Amino acid sequence: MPTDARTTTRVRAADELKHAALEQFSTVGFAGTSLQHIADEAGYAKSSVLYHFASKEALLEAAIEPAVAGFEDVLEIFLAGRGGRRDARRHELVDRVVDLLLEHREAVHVFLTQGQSLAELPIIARANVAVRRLAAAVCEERESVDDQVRFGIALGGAAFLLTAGRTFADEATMPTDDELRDALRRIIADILTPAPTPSN
Amino acid sequence: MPTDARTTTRVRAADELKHAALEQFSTVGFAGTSLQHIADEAGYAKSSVLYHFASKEALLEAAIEPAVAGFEDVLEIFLAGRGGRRDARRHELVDRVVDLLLEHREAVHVFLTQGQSLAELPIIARANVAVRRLAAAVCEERESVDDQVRFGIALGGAAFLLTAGRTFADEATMPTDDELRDALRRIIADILTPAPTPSN
DNA sequence: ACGCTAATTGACCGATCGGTCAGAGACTGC
DNA sequence: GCAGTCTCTGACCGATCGGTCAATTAGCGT
Repeated sequence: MPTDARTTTRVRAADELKHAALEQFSTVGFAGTSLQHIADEAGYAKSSVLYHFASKEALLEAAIEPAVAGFEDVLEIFLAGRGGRRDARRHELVDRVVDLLLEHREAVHVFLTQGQSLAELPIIARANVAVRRLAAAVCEERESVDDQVRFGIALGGAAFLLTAGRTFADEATMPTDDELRDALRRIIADILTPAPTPSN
Repeated sequence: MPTDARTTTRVRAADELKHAALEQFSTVGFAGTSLQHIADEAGYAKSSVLYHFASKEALLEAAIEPAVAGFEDVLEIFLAGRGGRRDARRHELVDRVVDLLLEHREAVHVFLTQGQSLAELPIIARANVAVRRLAAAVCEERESVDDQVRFGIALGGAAFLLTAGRTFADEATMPTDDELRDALRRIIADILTPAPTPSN
C-alpha cells in the first residue's frame, strides 16, 4: 500500500497526463494526437505516458470515463424519477446535463464528435449507448423528425459552443462559466420545448 | 488545351479524391487522416493523390474552399440587402445557411470543429473570419451572452446533427434531406428568435 | 506510325508513429 | 545501510507518416 505522498504524486502525474490528453483529443482528434505531444505538453517523456497508461486507448478511456459515467448516472436518475410533472423532471434533466457539459466539456466533445470513428473502443461504445438512451428519454414516445433535430442541435450545439466555439468568440467578450451555465439551462430547455402555444 | 474526355477524367479523379478526403477529414480529423487511406478509399495509389494535389494541405483547401466561398457569398448577400423587414432578411439568411449546411455538411464540420488546430492554414483562417462575421451579422448590435450562445448552438448543433449525429440516429428513422431542410429552417429560425412574447 | 503530354504507379526517403525494455534515481520500511 | 518498490527516462523496434522521383501506360493530334 503506497504512502500518501506517493499516492498524490502518482495521482497528480496521471491527472496531468489525462488533462493534456483530453485537450489534444478534443482539438486535433484521437487519431491525430501523438503520445509524444501529450507528454511534451504535460512535461513528461513519452515513456512515462505508457508507464501510467497501458496504451493510447487506455489513456483515452481513463480520460473520458468519468464523463460517460456522469451521463449514465444522470440518465438513471431521470428514468427512476416518478415524482413531479413532466416539465419539472425534464428541467431537472437539462440542468444536470448542462452541469455535466460544463465540467466535462472536452470529454463530451470527444465522444460526441468521434463516436463514429472510435466506435470499436469499449468506452466509446458505452458513451454511444448512453447518448442514444438520452435521446430516447428526452424525445420519449414522440419520435417526430422535429424532436430528433431539436435534441441533436441542443446537445451537439452545446458541446460545440463549449469547446470549438472558443475559436469564434470575440476577444474579451468571453462569458464566465456561471453565465454560460445560466444561459445554457434556459436556452436548451427552450429548444427542447417546441414553442408551445402559450395556453398549452 | 485538354480534350473533353481528358478534362472529365482529370476532374473525376480529383473529385473522387476530394470526396474521400472530406469524409475522412470530417470523421477522424485532418491530422488523423493519412493520404494512404484517402487513396485506398478512392481507389488510387498514394502517389496519385500527390499528383493531383501538391500536398495534404492543398487537398484540404481544394476540398473545403467551395463551402467557405458559399459562406462568404451568403454573408455578402445578407449584408448588401436593404429591402424587407429585419425578420424577413434574417429568415432568408437562415434559409441560405441551411442550404449550405446540407450541401457542404462535411466541409463545414471540418472548419467548424478544427478551426482551432488548423488556424495557421490560409483556407481555415478565411473560414474562421467568415464564421465570425456571420456571428456578428446574426447577433447584430445585440451582443448579450444569450445571443452568442443561441448562435453557437444553432450553427454548431446543425453541423453536428448533419455529420456526427448519424452515429446516434435510430436504425430506419433517418429523415430525408428535404425533411431535414424543412425542420432545420424552422427550428434554427426559432432558436435565433429568443422566444418573443406572442404580441411582440 | 510517331511524338507529346496527361495520368498513374511503385520504389524509396527521412521523420514520426505507438509500443517495449532495461536501467537510473528517489523514496520506503527495516 | 540495504533491499525493495515506485516513478521516470533514453535507446530502440517495426510500421506508417507525408513527400519525391523515375518509369510506365494510355490517349491525343499530326
